Amino acid sequence: MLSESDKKILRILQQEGRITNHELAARCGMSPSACLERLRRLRERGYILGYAALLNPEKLGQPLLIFIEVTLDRTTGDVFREFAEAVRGRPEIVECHMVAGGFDYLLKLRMPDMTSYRTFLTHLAEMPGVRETRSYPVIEEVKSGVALPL
Amino acid sequence: MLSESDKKILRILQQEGRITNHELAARCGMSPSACLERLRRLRERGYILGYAALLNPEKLGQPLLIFIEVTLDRTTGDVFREFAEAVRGRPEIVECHMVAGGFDYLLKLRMPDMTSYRTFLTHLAEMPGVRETRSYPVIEEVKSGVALPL
DNA sequence: GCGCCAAACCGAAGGATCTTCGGGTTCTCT
DNA sequence: AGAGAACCCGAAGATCCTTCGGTTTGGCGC
Repeated sequence: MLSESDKKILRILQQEGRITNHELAARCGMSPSACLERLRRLRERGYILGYAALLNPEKLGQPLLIFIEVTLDRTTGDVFREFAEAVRGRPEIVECHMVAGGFDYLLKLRMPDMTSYRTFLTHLAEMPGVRETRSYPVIEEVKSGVALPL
Repeated sequence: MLSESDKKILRILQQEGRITNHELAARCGMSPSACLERLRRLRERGYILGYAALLNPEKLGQPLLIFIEVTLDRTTGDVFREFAEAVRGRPEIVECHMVAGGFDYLLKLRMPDMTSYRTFLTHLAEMPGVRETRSYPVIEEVKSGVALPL
């Protein structure tokens, strides 16, 4: 289903998404045309979802990284849908995962400073169904990658 | 420090990292050469860290997304350094953040299935300084992006 | 062994793209 | 007004993409 050459291509593209096809082919030990054909099929079959530029949060005024655990009121079944909808409307929420365990949602945020974080907390408390939140500011990013193990 | 044109370029590149310079210039309403010059400076000044292909975790046999909170023994000061070092050696750990709050580290994992997760837990328990862990399997990914708000 | 087929590969070539360069425009400050 | 900086444009050679026909490789049945 996925040859060793394909994996090598994906591994390289995870690190250098804008590498030229020539360079990619050279590193994989094949011709550009063969490499391009593999690449085309990988994208067609859904292995590659897209490409993204990785920006520097600090340079762009978003140095604060914060995780927030959110617990909802379980009064109605629509609460989860409404909360998820509200999350999509807030760009500072980079990630939002519904989890099994002691709480309902785990949020990942990028923020300029503590003041804007304070304002966000009041907005969060007003979002539909929110009963309780616990915040965890990130002190040090030991590992922060988009790369999957292959 | 960062013009409106620059922001527009960054916004587009976050969504489509492999867009051609021609297309990018057209969408920003400028000539390809002007656009390329801005792009070059954005990269040079550290606003753009790099580019990455976004792969499909399910197609690549890593459908499980799990967060784990880790608490360490505070016996020695080296514990944090040793733990961070061990984390770097495990590719299934996609992210690792040292946080302030009720625990010490928050891990984000990609896993093939519950069996491999079970084996990982034993490895995790054997990592230096680990006292306690709490796992939160992700049921639904409401939002999972790399895009920063601009 | 032998022929057949599919899959993968290669190299060439036309078309598209990148990237540099010289020059023009706009704006500000003196 | 004049100088200079910052920004922009269009042209042109170099590079790259992408398609195409032909070749090799590796099964598979006869």
